[in-house]
Amino acid sequence: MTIYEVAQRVGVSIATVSRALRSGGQVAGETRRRVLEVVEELQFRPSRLGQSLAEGRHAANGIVFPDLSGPYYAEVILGYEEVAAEVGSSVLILATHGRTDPGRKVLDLARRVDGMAIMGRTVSDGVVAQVAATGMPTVLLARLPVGELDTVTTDSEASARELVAHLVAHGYRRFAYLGDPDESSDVTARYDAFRSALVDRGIRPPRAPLRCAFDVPAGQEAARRALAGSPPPQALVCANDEVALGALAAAKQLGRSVPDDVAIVGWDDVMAARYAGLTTVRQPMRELGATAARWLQDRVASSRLPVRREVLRTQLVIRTSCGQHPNEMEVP
Amino acid sequence: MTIYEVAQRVGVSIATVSRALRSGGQVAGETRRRVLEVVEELQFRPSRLGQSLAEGRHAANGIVFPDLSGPYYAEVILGYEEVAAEVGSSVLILATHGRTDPGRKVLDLARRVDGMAIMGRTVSDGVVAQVAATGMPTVLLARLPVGELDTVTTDSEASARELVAHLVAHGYRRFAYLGDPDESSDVTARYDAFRSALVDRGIRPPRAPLRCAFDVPAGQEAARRALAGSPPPQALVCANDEVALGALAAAKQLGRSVPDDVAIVGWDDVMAARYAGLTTVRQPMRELGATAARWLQDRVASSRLPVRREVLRTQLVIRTSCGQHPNEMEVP
DNA sequence: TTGAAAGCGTTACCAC
DNA sequence: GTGGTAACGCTTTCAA
Repeated sequence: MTIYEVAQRVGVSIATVSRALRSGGQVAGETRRRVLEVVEELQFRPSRLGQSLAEGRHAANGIVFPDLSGPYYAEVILGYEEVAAEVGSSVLILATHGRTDPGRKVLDLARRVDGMAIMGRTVSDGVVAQVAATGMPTVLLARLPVGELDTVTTDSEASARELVAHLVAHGYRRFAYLGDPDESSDVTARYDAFRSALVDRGIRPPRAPLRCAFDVPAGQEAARRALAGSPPPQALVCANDEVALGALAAAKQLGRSVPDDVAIVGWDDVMAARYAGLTTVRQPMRELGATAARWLQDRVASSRLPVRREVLRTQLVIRTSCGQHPNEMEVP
Repeated sequence: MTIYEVAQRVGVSIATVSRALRSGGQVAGETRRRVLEVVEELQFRPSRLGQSLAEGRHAANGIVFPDLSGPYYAEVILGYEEVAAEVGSSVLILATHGRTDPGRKVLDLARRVDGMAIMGRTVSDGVVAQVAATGMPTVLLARLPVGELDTVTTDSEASARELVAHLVAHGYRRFAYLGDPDESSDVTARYDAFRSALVDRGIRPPRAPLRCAFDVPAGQEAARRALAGSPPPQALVCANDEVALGALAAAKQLGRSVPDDVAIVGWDDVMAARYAGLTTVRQPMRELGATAARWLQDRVASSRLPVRREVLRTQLVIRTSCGQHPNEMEVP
């Protein structure tokens, strides 16, 4: 079922069918009617490949993320997809999680899209540069800028400072940090801001972070180590909520009361954080994805745009894991 | 940068370049070497569009889901993507959530893929049939079969019965059901199984479900209504965890103790369920997605396969919201 | 307003 | 082993 059959059936050329099918086409009303009639009758749908090849564009955008587990990435992707769909773009996803040679996959993806969003520490700067070098409109998410690429991040700096201020106000002085700052630039920023916020207040920051993977079991294990110290830290600042949830479990296991014996805070505000009473930092994930899609659309539409950088606002969410707040507790 | 430039530069025909680039091609070793050299030098990457058009396949699969919020769909998609990537297929996603004319979008997606997975109540049977009618390999997920299409679901029947048995063993007799069974066939199955399990035990099922949207606020509101009844129900069986989490909030708000005054159970086992102590039903989401991708791959590879149906096992996860279990409590 | 034909970038068949 | 070339299915000039 091709445009040729339709043309033949109607008794016109394929050019006319093509024109009748697209909005801007200059076709006589009667001709268009006849074409559409046959199109309907034959259930003809133009081949996307043919169209894309002729138009020289895919009408599709890609997004690369490390993994989808955890609500974090799901939300980003949803925001991305929503905007992309609005502007008529399909969305191709690629999870690099633990795969060998993510670079190859990303380059592969780049051949199927008009623009692409790359999240966090999914691929090396080299690969990113390689993608960008092809002229592919690219936006980086929650990751350090590479070259002159558009980049949108969330404000780790401000929220880390706020978090520290809050904990210090509660009287905590001995801090530990759980999670690997080298895992992503985002987390590096959180860690750095956390340290400098402490220093600014004349509090001695921990010598080093307790590196662990970003999941519940790893957080639990790391927290167990941290709490075994003497004197043990009074507050555990965790790289994300899953680590913090693990820490919560460890505290419980060790019979330490939260927040009386130890405060625990996380990052991301996943749904479980609410039910665990976890103080955390809410990030506008959906907006992160949506921004990427919008910027990409702009770049596809018109090249030669100035580089864009944006840091999205975050919000400190106070719950019970960082200390008692008689009158501000959120009802789950 | 096309295959022509490479061919010219090497001094061979485009056919030879093409052959040198693909694994099966019969090319002299020396020729291939020279081709690859130039390919590397020019950073040539064949156009996916050109390839697909010539090969007659997209090397891409699509997946359609109602929304991505909640870990539920994210997990399905991750399972799907993982398998698809393994077999060399890209993944296109489409969220229909609250959009006008999802049918059009789905049909659109169908033009860009070799196979597609359709989840739950995203589009009408008519649209599904229309997609299938084009010969597109299609598998349905968590949804009633349509025609002769492959379908994979999770076992609502068994888990609903198990759930009821457990609640009855705890002594609960007055039940309410929260959620709209008409929202998806999956939920219809849960509701039907729930009812018949009660009837089988000589317990009178609720006259009707308390219909509400599948999110926390809606669940909270519905639970408030339910608990206002007199006598109030002793157990609230919720269509999914988000509704159940809302119900938990409502109970707290009304000063009802869970599980002493009222038991609450959900479905899906989202991460928050664990921290809320919610008894629920765990479903193999990842496996759901992975199965779809595998089946699709099989169908793309060889047509004329028999229809496949599979019901994946679910697992009842007992926590505290359904009653006291002195020695079986999970440590969060 | 319409048709003919030139792309678009590959793959694969058929000769040589 | 290699080259020529016909698809593949569309969009878009250029003429008429």
